Parts: sequence; structure tokens; C-alpha cells
Amino acid sequence: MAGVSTATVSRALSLPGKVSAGLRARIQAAVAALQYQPNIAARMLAARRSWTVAAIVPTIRNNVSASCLEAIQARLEAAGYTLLIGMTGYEPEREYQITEAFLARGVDGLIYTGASHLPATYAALERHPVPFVNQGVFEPDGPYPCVGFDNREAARLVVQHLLELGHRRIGMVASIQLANDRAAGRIAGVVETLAACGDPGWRVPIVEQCSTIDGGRAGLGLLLALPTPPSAVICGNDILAYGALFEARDRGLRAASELSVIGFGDLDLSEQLGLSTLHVPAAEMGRLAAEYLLARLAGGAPQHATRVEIRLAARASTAPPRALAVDSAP
Amino acid sequence: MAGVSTATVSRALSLPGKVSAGLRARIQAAVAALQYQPNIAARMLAARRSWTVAAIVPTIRNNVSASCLEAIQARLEAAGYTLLIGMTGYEPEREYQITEAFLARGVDGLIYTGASHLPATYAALERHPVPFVNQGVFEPDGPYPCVGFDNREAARLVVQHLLELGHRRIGMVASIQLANDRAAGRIAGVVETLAACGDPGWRVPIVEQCSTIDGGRAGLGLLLALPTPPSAVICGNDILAYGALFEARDRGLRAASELSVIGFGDLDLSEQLGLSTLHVPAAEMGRLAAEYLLARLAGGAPQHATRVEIRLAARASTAPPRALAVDSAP
DNA sequence: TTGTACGCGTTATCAA
DNA sequence: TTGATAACGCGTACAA
Repeated sequence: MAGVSTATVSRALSLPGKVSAGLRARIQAAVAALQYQPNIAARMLAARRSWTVAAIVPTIRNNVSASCLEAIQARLEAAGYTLLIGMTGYEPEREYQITEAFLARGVDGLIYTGASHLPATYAALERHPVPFVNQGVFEPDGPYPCVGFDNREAARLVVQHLLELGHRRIGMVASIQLANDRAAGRIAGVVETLAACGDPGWRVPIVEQCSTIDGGRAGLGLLLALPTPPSAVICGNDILAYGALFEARDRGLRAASELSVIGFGDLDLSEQLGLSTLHVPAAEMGRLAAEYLLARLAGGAPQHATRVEIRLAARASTAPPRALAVDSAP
Repeated sequence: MAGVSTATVSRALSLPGKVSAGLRARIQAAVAALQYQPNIAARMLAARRSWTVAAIVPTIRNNVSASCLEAIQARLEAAGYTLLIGMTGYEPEREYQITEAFLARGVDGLIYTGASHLPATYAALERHPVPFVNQGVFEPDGPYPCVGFDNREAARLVVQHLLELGHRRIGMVASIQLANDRAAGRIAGVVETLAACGDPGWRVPIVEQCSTIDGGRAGLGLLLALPTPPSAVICGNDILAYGALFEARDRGLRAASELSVIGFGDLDLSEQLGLSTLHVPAAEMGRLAAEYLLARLAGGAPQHATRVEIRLAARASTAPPRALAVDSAP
């Protein structure tokens, strides 16, 4: 219709700079008139690119993942890419299978959560080399690109908050650290910091639980059953913290003054529930992860490791322990 | 390697029944040995199918959407399909754009939430005819296939629960009903039922708010500012109900006895918060929607409209109004 | 049941 | 800058 070859049309659409202004206008007019849409399958086949990126997350059932995915999606779409979402349910084997499936579908890039993946997963990535980035972790000295924060350091902020309030008997309800480096990093951070700055006579009780409300309830139950229960409990994430909060409430414990609880992640409801927690900029991590990939896909060499700012959100669920509390009105 | 033509390999992989057992075995051995993976782009191009289905939801930031998507994904994957997720942010225009984008990518089917879509969206679906199903609504007489429940009827259950408790002054914090037939259906159900069974002298106050915690807070604030505030508030979904609950708490209202609140959806936290709500089987709806599409894609003619069971989850946030309450201890 | 050969709609190479 | 043409890797009539 524009009186030009298909090659020129292809160029006009993909590399507008390589075609003269006059032709470009004629082609665009024809494209509009015919409602022409390039066939994506043919484009994938010929160009060996799919304009597709996959994000693989443990779950989409919390606002942190959701915000992150929304941000990734927004950034990707702006660049003409489509997002594929994979859900592992925290199972490394599934993560591997999903990786294979996405690679077979010809994704141009991948975004993971955390950096601990099965050797088979990393092997697949090497056999079928596409750029990828680990989101939610910061390991500048590690071999893989990442966008996130240091979970050990984050845990240290949490511990310090409790120490400053006067807590000495601190326990932890962690999420399962097997195959979850973020969970492991948080545990390590708590242990290290307490070993350095805590009461030498206190052996930190740590229980691992699934990241559910019931996991949090059960975890708190175990800690409270100890001969000397902790006066403050650090939770591996906000969901566990909610569970701990509800369990404490149901046991008639006065929040904060009798038991301090602190979480990790800062979900939407945490502020409403008065949960002290470590705030994580999920959307920003998502956006930056997407931008890393886009830069790589454009042939660039972006920064290997990008760090995002975290901060402690101190709220009502943490307070000085009873012995120190000023509110000792009769 | 198997000593057969590419056509036979293609058949052995796609229609195993049409190839002899001996050859099939040889081909499968070769496939395993070579780690052969069909090129999806070429397959899409030649077969004019993408083995991809898209689900378009308003948001993934709540457990109802998330459960639904997980179920869709699980069912689809079992059938060899890949799921694409689109997020509209409750904007019909965005829904249309996403539809066009997915259609251009050659999706084989679509799953929508609700049945009210832009004319342009339905037009696109006609220009590029692929099967689709509206999830979360039940309209057996409507023109489009659906899987879900009748939102008016659901609202009736909610109203009846409150009436049975003795409430007569009932108000509602609804989500924005513009371009949201589920929200509109719930409002209509409340109005109708109250018109039929409620106090004739009571004009039901209804405020529409965005589906956020703050929306719920603001909505309750408006209702409580009325000359005669309601004794019970129906919320268009659980998020709004959480907001109402928190607002009531912050205003020092005793839950239930001074103000009953009831929600819609039954998110994970609702049980913990003691929120009465209408329970929706999100995962089942997702699975059934996926199955409808798979049946259509397999050439079948599944049931036009499928209904799922809903039930009222009565919990602590609803109780008889104060005047009738037995707990009138001094 | 199996093989031959063409077509799917682009992109990319090369020559003009 | 533009055009002709050869891949790209599979599905599928049709013939054997």
C-alpha cells in the first residue's frame, strides 16, 4: 500500500532512524489505515527475541511481591516488553522447572527473588544465556547481578531498635531458611548482632516457621513455652509478625508492654496494626531490577549491584520491656 | 538422529497417537539425548496458536485475586499453557489497551474479572475472535460466558444477616461502581433487599470509596457524620471493611456492640480480625474459569454459565445493635 | 503409518 | 537509503 518493500516497512517500524522521513510518513499512514500489527511469532522467529521478560517470585500473596511486580510490569511495558510471572511457592525445584519453561518460551531476561538458586537453575541459565538479576538481595562481591539490600544489615537495625528500647531477652520467629538466603541472612544478622551487642548470658531462641499467620502463631507459642520466654520477638516477615500479634492478643498479653513484636517488610496493614517493622521499598526494587535488565537488553553494562534504602518503622508493637516501662501505673 | 522425517517428529510430539509405537520410542529417545526443545516461536507461527492464555484482573494486591490467579496458573500449566497476567488498576481504558496488547501477542484465550468491559474491548474480541470468560459474576442469561456468583444475591445474604441480628439502620461503604459491575451488583442487592425487608422509614446511606484502607476509613467517617448514623455498615469488600474497622477502633467505638461491620471476599486476615464477611471461593472460580477456556480450546462447548457456592462467615464484627444487645451490663 | 514440500510473517544480509 | 531474497523452525496438506 505504501509502495515499498516489506524490508523497508520492517525497518521503518523497528529502526525508524534508518529510513527517510518521507517514506516513514507514508508507511505510518498505511499502518494506521490497515490497522497493521506485526505478527509477534514471526518477529520472534526471525529476530530471535521475544520482547518478553519473566519475574519469578515465591508467591504473589503479599503486598511486597505485588508492589514489586506492579513496578516491574510498569517499567517493562513502557519499554515495549511483556512480563511473565512465575510462582515457586518457595520450592527451589519448582523454580528450576519454571526457569526451564520460561527459557523454552524464549524469554529475553529473568528477574529472581533472592540469590540462592539450584545449581540446575544456574546451569540452565548458562546453557541458554540470557541476562538475569536477583532482586531483594545486595551482594556487591557476589558473582550475580542484584538489586536490593543486605538482609544481615537490615536484621541488625531491627536488633538495635530492640536493644535501645532496653530488651535483653530477644527471640526470633524466622521463615524457613532452607533455600532462602534472605531468611538465612536475617537470622544470621540477628545472631551476629546479638552476639556482639546483646547479653552474653542469653542464648537467642530461634524457631523457623512457614510464612503464614498460623506459622507466626505457632512460632510465638514455642517461644513463650520456654522456661525464660523472650520479652521481644523478631519475625522474619510481616505475615509471621501478624500471626505473633494475634497469638499474643488471644493469650491476653498486652501488646508491647508485655511482649514486643517486630516484623520485616512493612505490608499495607502493618501501619494500621501498629506493627513495628523494617520498611522495604518493594516498588523501587522492582523498577530498578527491570531497568537493569532493560539496560542489558539494550546492550549496556549497568551497575552489577544496586542498593536500595531501608529504614526501621517504629510503631506501637515495640516498647520498653515491662521492668523498664514507665507506664507502671497500678 | 532417529532416522525419520521432521514431520514424523512433529507428529510424535504433538499427536502421539498418530505415530507407531516403535518410532515414537526412537524419537523420544533422540529427544531426550539431544535435549531437543521445540522452538515456540516457530510453533506459534506455523500452528497459529500460542499456547498462552491471559488473565486480566484489576489488581493483584489482595488474596482473592492472588488465589484466583494461582489456581488459574496451576490448571493452565497442567494443560501445557502459559499464563499472562494483566493489571488494570480498575481502569476500563487500561483493560482495553491490555486486551489489544495480549491479542497482538496471539493469546489463545482470555479471562476477565467481571462482565462490564468497554465496547472497544468487546469489539477487539470480535475482530480477533478468541474464547474468553468473565470470572466473578454469574449471568446465565447474559451473552457472555461466566464463572462466579450473583453479586446481588450475595449482597442479599449479607443484608439478611444484619436484619436477623436486629439491625434496622444499615449503611454501606461501597467500592466505585462506575465500570465495575460487581460493585454495582452488590449495591443493587443491598438496596433491593432493604427496600423489600428493611425499615421503610430508613433511607440507606451509601458512599462510594476507592478500595483501600483509607477509603474504608473515609467512608465510615462520612456515615458516622450523618444525623442518624447507621448501627451496621456493609462494606463492598474486605479492604474497605478493614479500613472501617480501624477507623471505628480509632474513634473509640466498641466493635460490634456499638457498630457492626461486615465485608465481602473473606481475605486471609479477615478471620483473624474477626471480620464477618461473605466468603468467596476464589481459587475455585479461577480453576473453573481456566477449565472453561481449556475446554473451548480443545474444541468443546462447555457450560455457558457456571455458579460457585458462596456463604456468609459470621464472626465477631457483627452483633445485635446496642438497644437489643444482652450484654448491657453496667 | 510415514515422507515431501510448502507456507507461516518477520528480520537480516547483501547488492544496488 | 532501498529492494530482493534467504533464512528462522515448525505444522500440515497431500502424496506415497
